[in-house]
Amino acid sequence: MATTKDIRPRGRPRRFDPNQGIAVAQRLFHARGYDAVSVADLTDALGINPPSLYSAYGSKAELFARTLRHYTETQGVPLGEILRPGRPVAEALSAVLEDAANKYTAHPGSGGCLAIEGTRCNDVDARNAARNLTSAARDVIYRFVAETHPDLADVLADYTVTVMSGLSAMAREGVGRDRILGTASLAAAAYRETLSV
Amino acid sequence: MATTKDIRPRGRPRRFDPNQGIAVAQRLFHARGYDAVSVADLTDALGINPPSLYSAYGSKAELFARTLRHYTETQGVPLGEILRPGRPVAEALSAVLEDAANKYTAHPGSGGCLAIEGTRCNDVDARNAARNLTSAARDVIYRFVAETHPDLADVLADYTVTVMSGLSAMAREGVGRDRILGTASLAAAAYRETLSV
DNA sequence: TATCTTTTGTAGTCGCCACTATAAAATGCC
DNA sequence: GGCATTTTATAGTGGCGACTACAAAAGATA
Repeated sequence: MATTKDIRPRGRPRRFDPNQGIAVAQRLFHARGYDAVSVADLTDALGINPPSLYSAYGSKAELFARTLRHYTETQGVPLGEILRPGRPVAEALSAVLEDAANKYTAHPGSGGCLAIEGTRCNDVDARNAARNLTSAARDVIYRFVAETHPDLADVLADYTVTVMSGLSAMAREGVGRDRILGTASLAAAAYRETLSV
Repeated sequence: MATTKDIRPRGRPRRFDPNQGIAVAQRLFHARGYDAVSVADLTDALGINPPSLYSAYGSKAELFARTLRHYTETQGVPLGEILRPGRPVAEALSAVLEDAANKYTAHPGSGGCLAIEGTRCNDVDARNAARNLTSAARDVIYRFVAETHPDLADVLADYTVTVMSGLSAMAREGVGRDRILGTASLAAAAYRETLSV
């Protein structure tokens, strides 16, 4: 079979695959956080030299932005699937928290949500990239709730984002999956109490 | 009146009051976070030179630890007062969240809890100082709940700490007091649902 | 006034940070 | 083989981080 990969470009061939590099960078960023990962850490882990990293990704912050995109597409909470229009709100939002609890504790060394944790870093560009994703997530939750409960959409979206942020923080502090799942389950009680007719 | 302040020590007198310095440092740390405040920022704000800061506080991390102590004593959520033994658990924990929502949005430029936010910084000593305080807070909540509901103490303490962490994050992101208070109020619904007979 | 003590201001230290200038190496194309 | 193109590796850059060596200054004590 003749894939596009077989069409070699003209110059000297790359010694590393930029797409695989994103997976490696994701592990580092997720385990230590954006600020605590240096460009030297990244180039060491990738087995390349700084100029290769900059020619492939542009900057550390741009690499982080691409890492975030890959993360939300492959490992983030699939809000679009969970929040299907028509699904009971309390049930759907509870499922979001439960999935978050599972995802945030999926990998041993790196707890929490890469995007949520990224909003607290000290680099403007990296922080904005993370904020864009978390605010997009809030919008999805808001619109889902607004379909059936317009007056509650804001407070329910705020509450859900707040709990997710808290769960991410707990996971990052090393709290185990059972306790995080228990917390998510208890948090879901607020949905039932608020949405009960 | 002859206060202890009138007894001058022997050497050259200090040009600044280390106690007032802690208040100045607190404003900086709270507004920008530990990592984003440099020693140069601190010495500029205090109107002193680096050697004076180091002779007075030892290090940046020790100054932060003293700042944290002062913060929890004067501006933190007074768990000891709110969680009086015998007070209904749902009511008491709701009051904790409401007080946190108010405190975290008290100062315009600096949102969130200094201790909670401090647990995410990249300096080991500063982070541990912050962690000691947040884990002590969890212990107080746990013991209060355990008096009347031993089986629920762990999950209620986890949930309360999780929500407080989330509220702090929202405040730090610039969300206004009304929304944060609304979120705290909604979070309290989980207490009622869980503790209702 | 001379001495002792403590803090001050000047002027650095060294290390790590993100990032880059430059030229050689490795390919395709003609 | 020779040329164009692209990535590579070497070896840096300047800037900012926490922190400090040192001597002068400012007071109490004798």
